[in-house]
Amino acid sequence: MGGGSERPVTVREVAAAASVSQATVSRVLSGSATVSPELARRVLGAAAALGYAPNLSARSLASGRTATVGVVVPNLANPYFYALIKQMIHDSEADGYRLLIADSDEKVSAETAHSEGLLRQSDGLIMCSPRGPESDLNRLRALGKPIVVFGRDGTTPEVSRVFAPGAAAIRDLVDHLARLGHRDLLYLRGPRHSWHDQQRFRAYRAAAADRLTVRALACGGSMEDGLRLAARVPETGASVVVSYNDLVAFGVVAGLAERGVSVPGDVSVTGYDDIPFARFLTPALTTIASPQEEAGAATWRAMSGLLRGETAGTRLTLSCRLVLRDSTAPPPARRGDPMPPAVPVARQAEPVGRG
Amino acid sequence: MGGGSERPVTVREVAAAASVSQATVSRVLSGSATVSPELARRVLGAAAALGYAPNLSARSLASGRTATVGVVVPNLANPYFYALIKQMIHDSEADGYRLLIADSDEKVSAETAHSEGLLRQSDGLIMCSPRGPESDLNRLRALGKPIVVFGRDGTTPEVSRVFAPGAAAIRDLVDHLARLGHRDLLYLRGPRHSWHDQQRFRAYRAAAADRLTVRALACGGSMEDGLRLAARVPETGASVVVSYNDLVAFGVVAGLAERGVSVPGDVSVTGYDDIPFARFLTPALTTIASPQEEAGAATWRAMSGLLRGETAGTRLTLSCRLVLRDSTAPPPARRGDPMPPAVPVARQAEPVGRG
DNA sequence: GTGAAAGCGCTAACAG
DNA sequence: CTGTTAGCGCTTTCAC
Repeated sequence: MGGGSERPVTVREVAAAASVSQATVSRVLSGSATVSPELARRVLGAAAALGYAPNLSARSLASGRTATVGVVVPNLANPYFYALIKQMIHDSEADGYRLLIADSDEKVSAETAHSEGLLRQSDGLIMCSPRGPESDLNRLRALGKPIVVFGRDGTTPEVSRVFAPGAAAIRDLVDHLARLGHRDLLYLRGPRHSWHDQQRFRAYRAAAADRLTVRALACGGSMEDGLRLAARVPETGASVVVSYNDLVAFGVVAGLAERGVSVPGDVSVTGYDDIPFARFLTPALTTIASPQEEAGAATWRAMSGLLRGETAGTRLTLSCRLVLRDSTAPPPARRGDPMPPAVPVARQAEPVGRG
Repeated sequence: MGGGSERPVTVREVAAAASVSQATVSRVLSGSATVSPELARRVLGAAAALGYAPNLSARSLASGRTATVGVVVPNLANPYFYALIKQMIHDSEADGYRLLIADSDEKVSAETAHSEGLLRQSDGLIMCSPRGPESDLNRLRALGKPIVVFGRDGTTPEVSRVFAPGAAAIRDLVDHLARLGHRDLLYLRGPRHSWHDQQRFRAYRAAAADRLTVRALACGGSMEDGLRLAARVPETGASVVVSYNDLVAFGVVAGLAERGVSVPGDVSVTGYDDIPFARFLTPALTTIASPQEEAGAATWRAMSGLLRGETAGTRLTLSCRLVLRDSTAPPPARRGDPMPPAVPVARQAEPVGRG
């Protein structure tokens, strides 16, 4: 039991043990080519007996394929992204691929650097919610390898896309808020350069139309950002804070509580994503569920298809849905307000008297 | 702009462009060997001009090193582990290594399979809170590559360890609970085969000594597990639920709330880890902070040292500390109980009068 | 200090 | 169907 390094078994040794050529061993092990059952059995037996395991570097060098796919995410600390990643790690494994994960920490420069480096040493690249300019994709595309972008639409040719437009769910949410009697909505904007943020902001404004006023404050995408911005919420006079994502909502709720502002009594708060923690917040967070596992599965499926030679440039959309919980309620009655709606709307929402 | 595949630039071409030999290019690029400044400049210039990037598979094959380290975690969905991983991804990158991450989903069989597969195709293996038998390490050790185990002590030679013993912090927590007047503690046990669980259970019992009775219920390590077990908490009559980790505590608090049990009014609840969400729970979670970034950094440092040839088998311990928040309070007064402590204790924990 | 040459372990034509 | 033969792109002795 000296723990010394056992020299790895090579195809050559397996070939010798099975009395066949290296090529035959390779064929059997790759599964692809046609080999007589008898030889296949012998090779498999020898390989098992010797404890053979292929050297992936050698295989890559010879074949030109790496059996590896790169993934770039803007922030690994967001449960939303690792739900996605967990699913992709799983599914890719089943297809015989490994994932190389890079975290750009919301920095465009890191994203650009990582994506090119990753793609060079892998068979394909999955970019999750990229923040960098769309033109980066053209440069990457020149490497001639499959690229899938999750969480951002765009027109770069040969790039497949998977994303979940939120406009419909956002309309549902705004309808819900309007019915509750809200008139002043505050949108807390997400990370700079986030496509999701732009889409959501636009969708909230469109949905609000002439029913609600929509203001926005630059915020970010983390709990700390939400916590920080909570200080500025009261002065806006908004009766509902619509957060870029759930993390921000967590911060806002906590920050508001610290200031003695009750949610949803004084201010309603909503999130986006429906991360697993959302329902455990107090009050349970009203949010928009973005299908994380499904998105991870669909994104990998897109990549897997490209890897098998399917035509690139497909666009797949998933759908989000409104999840009503307890962080939204009618606004507090204020001087000069018309009577609040008589009929309660929300899930748990108890009828409210008047002010 | 056709998006065709550019054939990668090789050392040979760089060598030709710089009018030197392949060997020289290799030497310059590897940094290590001694080359005249003049040639080095020429090589670097040519490499930059041609946009050269090394083929990692070829480099691995020739050198026997992969510049890759495998990491196995029991569950990627736990913020505790990805805080760890995020840190390790960062630090390893700075050292020129890539991390290959595998998620065993709490399954010992998957852990065993992944760890061997990973180690075979990388330069080292980091096992995070392994659940499998210690003897697995002996098998892995035979591959002669560095192994670092995070989150479990053990005696297998040549395996370096990093872990954070919780006994001291647990003693602080139990002291705190005893001073609050608690006498019946319920420990919700973690995942099967978890070393942390065994350590924590033992530490809670030791710390309780004759001051508190300690009961335990098999639970698990997820929010769902905690939610499920919440149903059985009231019938135990325990006044405080000490959870294996924060995730479980989240579930318990929510499950208790659903049943109209107030935390900490009726029952106190504590967690372990201090994941970023812990302070955002209502009531903010009293827990034991396990240093996640620090642990990730220390674990990578250990691996990095082994990779550079330092002696294996080191043991590094980090420390945990009690974080008092709002989920712990004196137990409710019950028939026949002595008078509850007169002075409320929470948050910053003041010494308490009598029991 | 630099170049020539020999592979690392595997796959993929190409013959047979 | 199976064996022979070349490399894949790089590092690394070994001479000079």
